[in-house]
Amino acid sequence: MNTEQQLSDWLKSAFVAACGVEASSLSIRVTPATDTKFGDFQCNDAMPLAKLLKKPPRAIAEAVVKALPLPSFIQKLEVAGPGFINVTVSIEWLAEAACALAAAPRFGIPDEGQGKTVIIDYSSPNAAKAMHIGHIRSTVIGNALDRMYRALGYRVIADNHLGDWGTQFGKLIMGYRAFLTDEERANLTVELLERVYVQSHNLTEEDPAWLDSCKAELVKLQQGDAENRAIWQRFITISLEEFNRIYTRLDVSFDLYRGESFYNDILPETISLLQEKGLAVVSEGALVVNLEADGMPVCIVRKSDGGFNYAATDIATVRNRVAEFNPDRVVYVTDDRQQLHFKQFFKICEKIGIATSSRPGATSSLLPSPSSLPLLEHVCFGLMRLPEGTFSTRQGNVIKLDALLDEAVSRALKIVQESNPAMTETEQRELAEAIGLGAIKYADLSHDRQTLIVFTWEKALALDGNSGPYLQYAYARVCSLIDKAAEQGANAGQAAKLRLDTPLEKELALKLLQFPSAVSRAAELYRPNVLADYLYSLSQTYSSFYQQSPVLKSEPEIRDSRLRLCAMVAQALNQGLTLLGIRTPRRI
RNA sequence: AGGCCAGUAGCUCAGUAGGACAGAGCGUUAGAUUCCUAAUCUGAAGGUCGCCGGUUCGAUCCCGGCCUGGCCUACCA
Repeated sequence: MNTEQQLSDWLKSAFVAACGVEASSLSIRVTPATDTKFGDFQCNDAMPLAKLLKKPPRAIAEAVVKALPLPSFIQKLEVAGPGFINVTVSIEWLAEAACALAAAPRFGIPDEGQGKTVIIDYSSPNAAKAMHIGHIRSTVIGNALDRMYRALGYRVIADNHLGDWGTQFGKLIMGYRAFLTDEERANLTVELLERVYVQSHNLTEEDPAWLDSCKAELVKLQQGDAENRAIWQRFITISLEEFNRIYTRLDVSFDLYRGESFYNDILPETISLLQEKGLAVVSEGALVVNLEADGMPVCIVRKSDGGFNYAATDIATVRNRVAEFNPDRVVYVTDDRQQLHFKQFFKICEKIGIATSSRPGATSSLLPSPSSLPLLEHVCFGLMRLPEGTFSTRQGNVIKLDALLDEAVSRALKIVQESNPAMTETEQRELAEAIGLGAIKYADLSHDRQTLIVFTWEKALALDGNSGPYLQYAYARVCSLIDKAAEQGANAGQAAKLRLDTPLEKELALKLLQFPSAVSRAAELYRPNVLADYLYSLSQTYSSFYQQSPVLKSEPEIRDSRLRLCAMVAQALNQGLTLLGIRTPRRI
């Protein structure tokens, strides 16, 4: 049983008894106290009620406090200020609740997604180009959502919607034939493809004949020309190999890799559907859906040259996903420049009756969907940029993802070597990998996703303060303690009675109780930083506790109690960091 | 021009059911290691929460207006 829920329920009955209102008309919420000096929990609902009942808020709060005899789990109930109700719970109950949580599966993460399906569309790099640091956010945020939704019991389908079918392939095919040696073609890499693309693209700008050839090759590809198709397939295979190497390194995996090309065959019928429904009309040679009545510009679904664009592909993709997986939600993790595009094609999907989308301004997507149609959600994030401006291939200031990861790992390695000279080199490298990548991921996940990130090496690779390694370090210290206790034969197991004698022990227990709601809130709001913030705060409290409270050197009863508390912290940190995709080495 | 997002400490950022003195990290500064990992901990300094109005018992938060920055606005994705 959720502890805050238990307190809310009881307080609600007290409100009913005190005010004589119907329980169903009351919404009573208990939250963790904003300051430990007020107590453990607080309820602010007497104040809004004052207006309805036309009574002073403080009088209401006082009546509530006196309405019912205190249950055993509440030690003290006080009114403060204009009408805050401060709750102090009994230590025994708190200890019991913490122990129950630790014994629960997945540290109490609710099974709220049972029977529901969510498709998460994330990462989605363009084929034939190396991944750069612009791809890190979608990949890391999407993967964290993926992990959290799975933990909440959802059936998750992680789909990597690769950009594998654009106009760039005509240029690539021409470039591939013209600018590569036989040997290079035999040992094709993404790097070579990138070079060829730039060369070919530049040539299109000076030589119209070249541009025409590129277009012709693209048409041949799209019409299924065997040779072009084979070349294209090679581009894709090589790109995927490269992407997968990075994904493996990042502990990211997908259920599906369905690029745009996957939907190519159903584009014509999708467009026909729009025409049949009278939604698509010809304008300036292109086929467009008029969205003026919805406050948006027209959306082109077929170009004037007859080609299909991304709107067409995205609509077709939704149709396919709905038909094949019957999802409750489809979540797109992309940068916020694409907001208009998503609003447009979401609206079109609504008009053809295959999906709904949350209304702009809706406070929460948690409200049950009014229909049984899948809910489309655009989880957008702020673009990453350099202090001097955006990344651009033309300016040549893109930072390859590999370079970023390597730099992070090498910085971590330096510190690892200093502090763990006894480790083998292999162990050091493995540890540096975990720490370096943890730093990168945490730097991203701990920010609100809408924040525009200005990239600097210093920030992205911070190893102390509010950083990934700080959390990993806290976890390693708990583990070290537990392992030492085991060596000494101390009882770190479930048998010890959990005492919460000091303020920090109590604070730790209270924080632990917040773990499940941190996870479900982070998932519901599509905001991993909610979980990251929680874990940081838990680590901070633990670090203070660790500094001032001896464990192994305390007398057995206290030692065992503290060990048990430490084991719970370890459990929560391990679970939480894993949900963020951050590794948890037992030793640092 | 219209739309979206943002403006919180010197710097980088948390703070979404409106609540008690606005929080971290970095940096600055004073301390802590005979003791379980100092990638740590404890303290100090540092704020008209962009500006003006409104709603409210109460606004960083909600509403309106303005200023500043970024992005988007028909055939790239």
